Amino acid sequence: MIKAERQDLILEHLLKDKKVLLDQISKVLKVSEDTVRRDIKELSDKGLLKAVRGGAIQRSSIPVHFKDRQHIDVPYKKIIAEKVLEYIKPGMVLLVDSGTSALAVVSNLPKDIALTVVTNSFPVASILEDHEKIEVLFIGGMLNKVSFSTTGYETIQAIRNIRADLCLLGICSIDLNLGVTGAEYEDSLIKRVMVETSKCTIALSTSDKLGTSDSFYICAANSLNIIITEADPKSVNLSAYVDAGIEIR
Amino acid sequence: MIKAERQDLILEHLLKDKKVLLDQISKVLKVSEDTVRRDIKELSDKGLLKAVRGGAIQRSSIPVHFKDRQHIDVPYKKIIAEKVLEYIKPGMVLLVDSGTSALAVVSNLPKDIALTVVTNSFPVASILEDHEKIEVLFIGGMLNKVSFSTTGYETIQAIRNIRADLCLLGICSIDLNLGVTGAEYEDSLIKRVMVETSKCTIALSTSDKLGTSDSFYICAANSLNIIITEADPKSVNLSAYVDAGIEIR
DNA sequence: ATATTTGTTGCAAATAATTGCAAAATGAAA
DNA sequence: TTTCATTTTGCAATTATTTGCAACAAATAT
Repeated sequence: MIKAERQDLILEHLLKDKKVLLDQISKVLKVSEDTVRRDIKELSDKGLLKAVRGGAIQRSSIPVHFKDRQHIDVPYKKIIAEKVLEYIKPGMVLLVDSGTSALAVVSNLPKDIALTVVTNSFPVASILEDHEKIEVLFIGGMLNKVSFSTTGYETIQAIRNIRADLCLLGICSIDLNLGVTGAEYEDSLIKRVMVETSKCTIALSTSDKLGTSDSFYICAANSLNIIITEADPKSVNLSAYVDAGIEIR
Repeated sequence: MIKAERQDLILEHLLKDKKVLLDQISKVLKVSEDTVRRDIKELSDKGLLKAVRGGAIQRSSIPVHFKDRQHIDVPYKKIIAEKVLEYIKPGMVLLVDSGTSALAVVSNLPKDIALTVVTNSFPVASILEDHEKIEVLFIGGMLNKVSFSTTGYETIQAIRNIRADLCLLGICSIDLNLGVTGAEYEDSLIKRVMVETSKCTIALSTSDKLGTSDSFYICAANSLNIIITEADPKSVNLSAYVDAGIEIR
């Protein structure tokens, strides 16, 4: 039995019983409790269930739809998420966009950090349900029922009223000459305003997106303060970015 | 039995009976009274109930968690929901508040009706995921993690920019002289603005709430256009309301 | 005022989570 | 296939949480 299969069974069991007990399920799956515990931890990180002492229960809030979070845990996103954490200090106001990379960062936030998170993404907001010290300011607007985030005039106007300490910009293409670009028009508009109004912007990218471009302009490359990729900044040659005044991690 | 499960049961019991007694529930759950006491303390800290000597009672109106609301479909809500449908015509702009009654109405909407729904409630928005012809305008603001709805300055300002055809006002107390009142301050503020800016307001109430009052003023009784209750309008004497120009259903 | 019930606090036993580690399994490259 | 590196898994020691109990305090009832 492989790990993914086991985790599917845990979720299945959860659907039926509304709860999973470590000792029971470990016997069913014929693995140690430690292993199940680790599985539950992983699933919990993805937001697919809620780990509690002795097992797991269903996540309360928002419907199944968001379970596209499957993709969150792609290893490189975890790496990126951890690098970002160094920049997040208690008391900050974070502006978080609606991509899965930003979601990965948010789901890796420590449980007890005090922050204000501003976002237009239902998944981001709902994952913060149990972070008691995080205040969530949700940005309204027209609801996109696929990404479960808001867009449009209202959203942009609302963001203009925010001056965040840190903006987490989900993956987009970055080119020194062509600037930061995105594949979706509405989303790019919003990202643009987010960058404009934030004191500091961290782009969450992958190294293969560097030097590429997409259809919709977001901002100049040097509007970014920091670019975080999954790669070791020493191993790839990114000196051109550093020369442009962008910190690379 | 897991702690989380136990606490869920306490809340469930509370929903049915309006109260929980330490000695009773501790026998049902097969734990000591001390443990239940501690559970109630925790739930009380989260604002999910009110601890009293000997047990716990429901916290005035609000926050029943989304999770719990979904499963408990009190029949009268269904009756009310169906009565409301007669007033909802294609093309309308609906302003929907964050109460459970309004949620019940929304979940009874036909799949293919074309509407614009404006709401500050996550559950309302997410229930409309599959209604392809319903546009959802979500009202931003500070997120209340218990009711999963937004409140505060931003929310109120955003509502001021809407002029809905129909406002669905969740259950609150209604008295001809004292007006419409609510038990939660923030929630009442929002309801007030909703009524002010809408062309027509339907109050979703239960007959026992008529003639009662709560702490926070929302609007004058005759600001309501229609009151819908679970009861047959002929069976109860509501002529005073009709005389005041309010339609009763 | 006294008796009875309920709450509080501190404590110890039981239970669960975390961490570090080594063995086993898996996968990729030679 | 074999080898090497990585991941996964189980185990043990440590740490943390939960729970029931008992002694005492506070509130309520008689």
